[in-house]
Amino acid sequence: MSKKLTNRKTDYSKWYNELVVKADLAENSSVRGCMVIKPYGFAIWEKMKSQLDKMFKDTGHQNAYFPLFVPKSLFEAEEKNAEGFAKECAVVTHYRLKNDVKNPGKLKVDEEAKLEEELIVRPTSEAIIWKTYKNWIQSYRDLPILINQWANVVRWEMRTRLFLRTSEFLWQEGHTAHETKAEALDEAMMINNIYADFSENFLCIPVIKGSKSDSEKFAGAEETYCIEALMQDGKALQAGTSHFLGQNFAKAFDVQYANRDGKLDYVWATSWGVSTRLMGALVMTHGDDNGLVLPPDLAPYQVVFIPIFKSPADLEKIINYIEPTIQEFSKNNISFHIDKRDSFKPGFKFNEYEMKGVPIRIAVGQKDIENSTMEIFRRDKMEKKTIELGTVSSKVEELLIDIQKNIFSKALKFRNDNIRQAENYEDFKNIIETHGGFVSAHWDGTIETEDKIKKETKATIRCIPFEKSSEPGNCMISGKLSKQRVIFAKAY
RNA sequence: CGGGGUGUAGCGUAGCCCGGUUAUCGCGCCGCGUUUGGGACGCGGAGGUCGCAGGUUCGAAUCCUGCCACCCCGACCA
Repeated sequence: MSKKLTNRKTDYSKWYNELVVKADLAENSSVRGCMVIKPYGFAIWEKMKSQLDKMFKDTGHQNAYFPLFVPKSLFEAEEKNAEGFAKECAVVTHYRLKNDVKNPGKLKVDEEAKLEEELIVRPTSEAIIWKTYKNWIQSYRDLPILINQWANVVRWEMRTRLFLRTSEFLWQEGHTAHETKAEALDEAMMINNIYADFSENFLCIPVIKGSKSDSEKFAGAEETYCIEALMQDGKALQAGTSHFLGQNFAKAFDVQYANRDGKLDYVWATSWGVSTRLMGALVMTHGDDNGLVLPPDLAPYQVVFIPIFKSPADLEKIINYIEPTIQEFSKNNISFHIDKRDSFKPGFKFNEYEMKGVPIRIAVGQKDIENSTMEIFRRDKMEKKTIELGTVSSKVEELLIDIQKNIFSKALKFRNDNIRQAENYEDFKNIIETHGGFVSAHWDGTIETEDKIKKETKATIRCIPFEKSSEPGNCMISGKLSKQRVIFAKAY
């Protein structure tokens, strides 16, 4: 069991450093909180992408790409959405630089090249996409439109946090248009289920599915569904959201269609997204004191071979020895990496790949060649075994499945152990204070109560879970009737 | 933007309170040799505008003033 991570900044960065580093921008630059995703980290992101992409396409979605810049007039069209993001927008005001005569060799903004209308760097793409959809939709026969885009967005947060809240991040954003309210609601719910499925089965991160309270809803949404995960330090992380936008954007951008009765009506919309934040969730859910732990389905390579050799001739012998095994791996779609570097000792490499979270390590040396064996190590349990050469491939296949399962069930146990019920406000404060984690409690549904709790405990309503695990009761603050328990937590 | 803290080599740091030779140590890097089944060792070497600007002083990493950046805690948020 890994130690509690609260206040263990160094350990977080130790894990992160394998995947990302803080961007090293110019010294006096006021751009902060950007990250560089290293190749190893990006390989993980690409794996996530391809899996999600497949799930979207299997449900009828297509990819497209929309512009980075949003003219201000477009951006402000949907008022609530604009208001929600206004405080964190990067704004382009000029389009040209010129030589600074006072400082030779330096450039300055050419004031004559001021844009008539400012451009917003998209913090999300609803505006530009709905402006476009207007031209694409005339009749119910044009519906539904089911589009996703992989893009970067910029949100100029007052305070950034590496991985979880960077100024620029990569994500996918889906934007759909539908004929009926019910269809749009179904879409939003289906996507939320895809996110949950992906998170639990692929990333091995258990999540609670639910909807957001009014105050936590996406700006411009009627309903926000979400998946909420719990990190090892007891804080909650919103891992994905799916919004039912009603007809808000259709009205703001005047997107009407001729319905089956020949009458004009506004279309119904959804939007949904997950971001590189998921990588942060991955790290903070599974990491242990030895570094990252990656689910096999996600690992850039599932197996790393460490040949133990003294000379190039030894190495060659070992490479020949493992050749049949790696051929079987290729046949069985097991990805692997062979570390032939002679500048590091085996012990160093062992530690390095543990830090990187590679699920399985196979060490092969002279001893193994003599005995017809290989030494297999599984990262999640830190166990090693020497097994017979002929059984390696089937054993690895078996192990990969078992590791995937084990990582999930370990995270699930932790999550479930950290959902506690509070019967009254005293209990509640006590749990939040001493344990953290999720707290399941009754709430009267008012924003006043929610605010009071937030102010006094820093805990917020993470979601109103779909799975109603409780009978109606009374709000722990006001005593008013509550239909079901909701999930509170301190969140990232 | 409010409260607190920090800035010394690629990274992590000592020195600062109490000013005084050539700025400390570890990791990493380069060269040579020996090593290689759990983070190797020896010898040699390179690398510094002590965040920036100004001031005090015979003398400043150290004291003073201003600025900048970063980190943590709030407000904001995927």
